[in-house]
Amino acid sequence: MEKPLKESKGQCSEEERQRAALLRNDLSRHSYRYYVLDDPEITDAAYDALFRELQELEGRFPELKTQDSPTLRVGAPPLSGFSSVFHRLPMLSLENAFDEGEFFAFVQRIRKGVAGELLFSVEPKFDGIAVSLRYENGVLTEAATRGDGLVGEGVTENVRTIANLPLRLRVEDPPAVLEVRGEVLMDRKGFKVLNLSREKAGEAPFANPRNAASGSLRQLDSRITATRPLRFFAHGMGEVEGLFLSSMAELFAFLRSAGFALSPLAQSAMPPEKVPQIYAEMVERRESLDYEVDGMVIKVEDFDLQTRLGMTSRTPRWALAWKFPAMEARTRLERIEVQVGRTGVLTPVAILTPVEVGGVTVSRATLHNMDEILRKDIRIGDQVFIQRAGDVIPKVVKVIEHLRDGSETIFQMPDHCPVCGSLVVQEEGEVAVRCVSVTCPAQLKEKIRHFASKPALDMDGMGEKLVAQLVDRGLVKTFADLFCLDAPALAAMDRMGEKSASNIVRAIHDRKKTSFHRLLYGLGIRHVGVHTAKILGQRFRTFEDLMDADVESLASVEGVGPVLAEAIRDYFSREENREALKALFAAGLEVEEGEAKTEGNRQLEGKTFVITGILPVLSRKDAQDLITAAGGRVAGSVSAKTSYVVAGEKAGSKYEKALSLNVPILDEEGFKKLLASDM
DNA sequence: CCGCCTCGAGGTCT
DNA sequence: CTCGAGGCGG
Repeated sequence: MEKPLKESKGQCSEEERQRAALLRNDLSRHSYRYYVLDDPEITDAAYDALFRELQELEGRFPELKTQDSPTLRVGAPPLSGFSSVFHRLPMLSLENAFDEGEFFAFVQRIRKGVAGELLFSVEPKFDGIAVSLRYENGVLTEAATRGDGLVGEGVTENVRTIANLPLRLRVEDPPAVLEVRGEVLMDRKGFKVLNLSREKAGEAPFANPRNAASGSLRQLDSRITATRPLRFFAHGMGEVEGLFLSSMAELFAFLRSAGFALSPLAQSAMPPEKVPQIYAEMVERRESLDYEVDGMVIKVEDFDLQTRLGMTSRTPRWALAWKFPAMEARTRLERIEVQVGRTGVLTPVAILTPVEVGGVTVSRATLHNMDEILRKDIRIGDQVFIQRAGDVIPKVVKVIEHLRDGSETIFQMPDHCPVCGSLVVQEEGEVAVRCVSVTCPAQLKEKIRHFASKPALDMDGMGEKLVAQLVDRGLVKTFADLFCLDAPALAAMDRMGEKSASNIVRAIHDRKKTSFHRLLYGLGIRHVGVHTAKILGQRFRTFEDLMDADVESLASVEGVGPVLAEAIRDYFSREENREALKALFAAGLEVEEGEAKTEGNRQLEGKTFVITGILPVLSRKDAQDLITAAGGRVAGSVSAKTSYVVAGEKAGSKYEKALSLNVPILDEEGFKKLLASDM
C-alpha cells in the first residue's frame, strides 16, 4: 500500500501560501511575455514545471485557489448550460460604410457642431466573437458574449482558458470595475491545424475561423476550449468605475499596459483625410494577416466628443465600420462556355454577370467537368455564390436553389468539339471528355504554348495572343515551324513591331540548344510532366534510345508504370510524331545529353523535402537544386513521408500540414546548416 | 486497396 | 496556389 505522499486537505503553511502567490505571479508574467509580447524569457519546459508545481499546491490546499490563478487556463469540468449575463452597458453594433463617400459623409455629420481639429482612431475589424470581460478590482470575474447586445451568454470559464488575456490586470492600482470589450479569434494557422485533426478524427470541419472560434468558445466543457488556439484582442470599454481616460490613444495605451493584446495595426489620432489611405493599406494587407479581418473600425478620438455625439437607437454616432469588399458574392450564371485544352479535354467554364469579389471583378469561373456540374446541380441562369477564398482563383461554391424561377436550363456537354467540330470521346472510366482530332486548332494553340512555355523550351514572348495569330494564319502548324519564323513574318502580326519581332526571333534561336527533359516535357505526351521527363532523361540519355524503347524497358524505370509506358511508346510509334521530331532536329534543334548523376555529397539521399513560402536569400529553384544536388528529393505536398519542410515568409497550407503531421520545419538558415553538416 | 504523388486545369492583375 | 483525377508502388 502506498502511503499518501502528502497530508491532504490540511492547513497550508505561510511558506506555501507565499510560494503559491509567487508562482501565480511568475506564471502570469511568463504567459504575458509569451502570448502577448511574443518574447518569452523562459523555456516551455521551465514554464510547465512552474505550472505543475502550482497545480499541485492548489490540489493539496484548495484554499490557495484564486479567481486569477493561471491553472484555470486548462479549463474546468462541464457546465450544464450557459447563464445569461445582462450587459450593464449594451454592446452595440456599428454603422457600416462600404465606400469612401460613406466614410466622408460620416465625417461631415460629425464635423457639424465641432469646432477645431477632428481626429479618429483606426483599427482592423476582426471577424471574431465579440465578448465583454468584467474585471473587479483588477481580477477577471465574468466574461460574456455579445448575444443580442443586451443579454449575452456567460462564458467565464472558457474565456479564462484564453492564453493571451490577463486574468488580473497588470496595473498597480486597478479600477474598481472595468469592462474590456474585444474579439475572440482563432488565427488562420490554428484553424487549419484544428480542421485537419478534426477531419482525421472523422469530425466535421469548421467552415471558417470565425465558426471555429465561436464553436470553441461555446463549449460546455472548458477543458476543450483550453485546447483550442483562441486569442483575445481588446478594442474598447464597457462599464468603468475608478478610471478616467480621455482619448482613444489613452485607451490603447492603458489596455496595452494592463496586459491586453491589441491589433498592431491600431492607430490613434489620425486626421480624417489620412483614413482612406490607411484603409487601402489594410485592404492590401488583408490576406497576409494572421486573422480574418472584414473591415476597419473608425472611432472619434476624443472621449468628450464621443459622449456629446451619443447614440442612435442601435449604434453609436461616433464610430463607423468601413467594410472590406466581400470575399463571397452572389451573381448570375449567364451561360457555360466550353474550352478545349492542350490534351483535347473539354472544360466547361461559367460565364458570370461580372461581380466584385474581394476587390476584383470576376466574370468567369471553372466548373472543371460534367461530374462537378451534376454534383452541384448547376444550371444555366442560376444565381450562384462565388468565392475567392485565400487565393486568387474564383470558384462557384454553390447554387442558390430557392431563387430559381423555372427558366433555368440544364447544361449538356457538347458531343462535338466547339472549335473544330469533330466528335468527342469519353474514355472508359474517365470523367473528362476529349476532342481527339489531330488537327484541332484549339489544341494546336495550346500545344504550341506548352512547347514554348517556361519549363519546356522557354521561348520568351510566345504569349497566348501571338500563338493564336500564328496558328490562325497558318504560319505555325508544327513545333518545327517555330524555328523557321523570321522577323518580317512576325512583324506582320498585330501589335508587333520590328523591334519585338527581332527580339522574339533571337529568343527562339537561343533555344535551339536545349536539354533532354525540356524537349520531352515540351512534346506534351500525356502523363509526362517535368518530373517524369527528368526521370526519363536520367535513364535514356538520348532521344533515339527513348524513341526505340519498348514498353518493358520504359516500365522498368522507377516512377513509370504501365499507363505511362504505354502512352510514351504510343506517342513515339506514331509516324506523325516521329516526323515532327525529325523536322525539329532538321530545323537545328540540339539536345544536350542527359546529365549523368552527379557524384559528391549525397548527404540528403533518401530525404524528401517540401519548400513553401519565400526564403530570404535562396530562390525556390536554388533551394531545389541544392537538394537534388545532394541527393534529396523535392516534393510538392507535405505527407507523413516528408522528411523536412523548408519554410519561408508567407508560408501557407503546407506549413500547417507540417505542423499537424509533426514534420520538422526548417527556415533557410536551418536548411543551410543541414546541408553543411555531414550527417 | 490505399496513400502518396504528379499532372493538368483554371482568374485576374501587373 | 489549389483541387480533382488518375497513375504508381507497397
